[in-house]
Amino acid sequence: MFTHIYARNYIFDIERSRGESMILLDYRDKRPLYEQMVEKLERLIAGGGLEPLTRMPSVRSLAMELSVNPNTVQRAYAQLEQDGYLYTVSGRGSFVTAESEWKESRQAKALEQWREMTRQALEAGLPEDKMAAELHEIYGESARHGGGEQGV
Amino acid sequence: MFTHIYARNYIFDIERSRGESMILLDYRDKRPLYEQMVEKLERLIAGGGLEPLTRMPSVRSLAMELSVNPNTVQRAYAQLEQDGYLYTVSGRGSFVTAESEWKESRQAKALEQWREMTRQALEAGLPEDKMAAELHEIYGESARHGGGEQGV
DNA sequence: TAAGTGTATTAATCCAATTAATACACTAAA
DNA sequence: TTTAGTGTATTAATTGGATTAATACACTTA
Repeated sequence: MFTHIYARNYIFDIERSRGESMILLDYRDKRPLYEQMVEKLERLIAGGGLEPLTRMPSVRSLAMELSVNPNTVQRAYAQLEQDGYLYTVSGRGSFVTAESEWKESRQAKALEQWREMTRQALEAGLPEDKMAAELHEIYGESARHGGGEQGV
Repeated sequence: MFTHIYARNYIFDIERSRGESMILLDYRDKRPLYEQMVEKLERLIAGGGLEPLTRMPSVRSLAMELSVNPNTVQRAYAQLEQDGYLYTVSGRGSFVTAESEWKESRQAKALEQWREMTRQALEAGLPEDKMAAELHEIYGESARHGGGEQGV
């Protein structure tokens, strides 16, 4: 019934047998470990590096690989689930969600933060026409540098 | 030469003699004291509550009034100076700057943060036309509610 | 010189965030 | 039913940055 899931998970076993890992932590980085993990895994998923429905390594195995406490991995996974990148089935594992799942919540979050900044710009007295020009500038720039792509 | 400054400072002496203070700190507020002070003083200045060139109370006197350490006031003043709301002359005091001074730096800061959020919106895949509509929405809303004002 | 001003340096304090330890609960398969 | 895997909850330990305080220094004016 779930054989395809286990089959997909096989890639992790291969990687691990080679001594490689999905992600690497940087101990010189000041940020907390779980935050680094979230960032790297988000990039991996949003960048298409992991197929939807792929099973993630278990919290214990990834913790072992990275030499951190399982709770640290758990925390990262919880955050990723919160952001819509993963879903979890207790006793079975955590799985990558389809793009449509996380894309929407990512955009909603980005939009809300953007709105807040825009209100502040308004309060600071920045005029609408200037902001419109800035907007077009930023979007236009990306279009010139090989635009059309989206995501990280 | 600087008599007008001392004259203006007189208002603080009057307030203090009445047992009042420019600002009040809230000890239930979780934020640090200096941050509260910065916020309240920013509002006061940006809202026109203090004339340009007005001399602020000395770090020691305001510290005494608010029952905090002088360094705490000093830190708030330093931040306000950083943000362009005050300027300081060693041995003489801290003074409120003209609106033109802080308005510019406030706008520059707001714009930079806004740009960053806009780039993130772009990365998340939000389309330009939607953002343009949102922008107009936010600006239009303020215009409908007695627009034209600016600043806090 | 004295009394006011801001500033720099250093230390004490504290507390929130992070990580770890441990036990619990669910799932699937032998 | 048992075992070995999974995620989860709770509680405690740690620690490091932020905040505040203590103190001494430096500038300005009268």
